[in-house]
Amino acid sequence: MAEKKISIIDVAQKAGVSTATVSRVINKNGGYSKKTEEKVMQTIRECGFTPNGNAISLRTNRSHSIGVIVPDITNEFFAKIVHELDIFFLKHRYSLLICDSNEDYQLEDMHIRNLLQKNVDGIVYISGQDEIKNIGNIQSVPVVYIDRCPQNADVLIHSDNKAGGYLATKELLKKGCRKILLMRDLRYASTIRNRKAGYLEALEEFGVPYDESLEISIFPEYDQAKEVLERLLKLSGCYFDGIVTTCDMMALACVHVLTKAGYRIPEDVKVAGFDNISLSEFCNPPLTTITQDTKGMAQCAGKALLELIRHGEVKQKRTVLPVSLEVRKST
Amino acid sequence: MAEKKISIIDVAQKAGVSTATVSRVINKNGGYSKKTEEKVMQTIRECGFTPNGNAISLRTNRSHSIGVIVPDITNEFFAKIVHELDIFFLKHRYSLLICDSNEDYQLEDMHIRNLLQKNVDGIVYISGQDEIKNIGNIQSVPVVYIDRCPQNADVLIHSDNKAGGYLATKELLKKGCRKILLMRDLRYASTIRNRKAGYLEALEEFGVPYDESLEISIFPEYDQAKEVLERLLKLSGCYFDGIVTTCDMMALACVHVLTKAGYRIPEDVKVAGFDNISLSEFCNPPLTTITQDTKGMAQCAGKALLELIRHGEVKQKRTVLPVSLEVRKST
DNA sequence: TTGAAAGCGCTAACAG
DNA sequence: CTGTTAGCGCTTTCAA
Repeated sequence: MAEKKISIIDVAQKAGVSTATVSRVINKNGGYSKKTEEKVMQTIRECGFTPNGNAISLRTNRSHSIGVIVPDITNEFFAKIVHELDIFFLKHRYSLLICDSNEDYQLEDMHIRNLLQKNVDGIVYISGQDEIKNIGNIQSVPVVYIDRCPQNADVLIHSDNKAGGYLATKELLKKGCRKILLMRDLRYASTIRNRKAGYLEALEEFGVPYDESLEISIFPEYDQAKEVLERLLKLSGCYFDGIVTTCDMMALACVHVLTKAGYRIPEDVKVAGFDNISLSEFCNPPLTTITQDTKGMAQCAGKALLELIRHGEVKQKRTVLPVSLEVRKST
Repeated sequence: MAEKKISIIDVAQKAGVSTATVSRVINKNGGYSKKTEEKVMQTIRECGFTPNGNAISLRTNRSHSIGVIVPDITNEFFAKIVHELDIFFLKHRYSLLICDSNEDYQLEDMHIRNLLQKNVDGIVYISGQDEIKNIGNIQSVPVVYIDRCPQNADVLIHSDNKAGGYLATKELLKKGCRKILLMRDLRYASTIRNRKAGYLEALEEFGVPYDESLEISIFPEYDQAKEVLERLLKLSGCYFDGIVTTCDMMALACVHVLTKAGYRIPEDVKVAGFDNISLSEFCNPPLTTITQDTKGMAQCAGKALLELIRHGEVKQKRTVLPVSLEVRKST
């Protein structure tokens, strides 16, 4: 397991050239004869030489690796982004250091420190936080933010959340709903704010006044949503004819609670989710929801980060990707 | 964005000591006075010094990073493992280089090469392949395999797949099924082989002879399963009273096809899946399925790899984790 | 077209 | 308890 690694020096000796020449050949820097090139490549193959990335990084001050911070890789939405990032950056010969912050700000900080120490060339930051506190730490490295929008972010990729909220709400309005519950993530994240803005816009367009009692803010989990809606039904009955949520799991919980309570979906109440996780396609009834372009986001982020790394700046600081409405049986 | 990085030399100068002393303090190697320690720590804090990981790695020949190869991070089962690995290794101050092979063997190879060049201290290998072809490449690095079992693997963590197949099948048998369709992944992976073995064992225990026409092998995707079962129903009718599958998505497809064709689940046909993805809990009816202990697998893998890294060998080369049956409404 | 040699930032003998 | 110093493996001037 532990034969000593062969280095560029060994290769140089075997090929009867200098290390400089080997280096030139490896990096295709030119300045060597066809004959030397072949000889060097041959010996490299023969002895199965792999350059030492750490030495290269130390010398060139570029690590060819990218840090990625995700709140929770288990969340399909984030997993998809990471998946696409991986494919994108492999193509450009970068490795990904993926850090799952587990929705914990302290872990997020630890991870950042770690990445900095590892000399990452850039960071894709999908933060759980709405504001980055210790942003000072990462000011020396190019960063592209996805989804969440910290105040002090420079380059930012996110979905058109307002359009998402608008489309979902409008779908319900068009189908006759007039009392639409907005079940939203209680966190005051920019994404959620914008989805609510879309909700309001749609209401206004249909001349439906905003009713404060129709907005409930909860922690975005199935169990939370279930509990809250059950209590609501018991207390006030079904005083709404539609529900718009800021994530699919909430919507799913609503469907289940309502169905169990004897309401029919979509006849009595129509429900729309957000994110189009695969669950929403396969539950019963399948959920109407908003699709975010995860692949597009990942690719934009990748391109922007590469640009930032290579040129120190990026033309388009803020990219907003369109969303689309997926109409299924719940509306 | 690009102020020059400060190094251990700068710290040493400012603190009025040698770099060796700074190094000692940083690494808590002892051999310095309380007073020096404080002085050094103070200056480190003052100038916000972060050690250069590449230099450390080059010098010590340990990178403090672990490579993780996953077939598809988008798959909840793998995502969970990665999530737990991340938490585990962060605790031990290792970073994770996560490589999504996208179920592509060539990418897998590229990733391996990449990891080797990055000098990872170890690799957690969740392979898409049943055999590693280019295993020669990674013989110089400690590797722990999860799930799939390549012939030449040394250290291996996996679920008790046979028990899984057994439990699922037995559940159907106990509830009266006698003609149980085995819908399996067509790939001849060890995991699948073992699940089938469990299926056979349960049949035998109940004195039900194995019927070849009740086994169908397909590519493990929703659409595939759907198509195949639809054709089967049209051709031969519903000649079975239960279905055991090797993954939840197949089971889900079966439920949908059967329901649409007018069969009732579980009255007419009982269906069991495998993996307990969250979908299976929230679809309709919720699926009976087999839960794998992803957290346990990740932790075992982490511990084994650490052991391998630290001592060059591991006591328990093969760890089999128990699975459990989750009975829901589909059986 | 090539080689010699200086370092990148750090650790670990060794010497004091 | 502390400092000096020799590299780790590579790239990159500079000189030939």
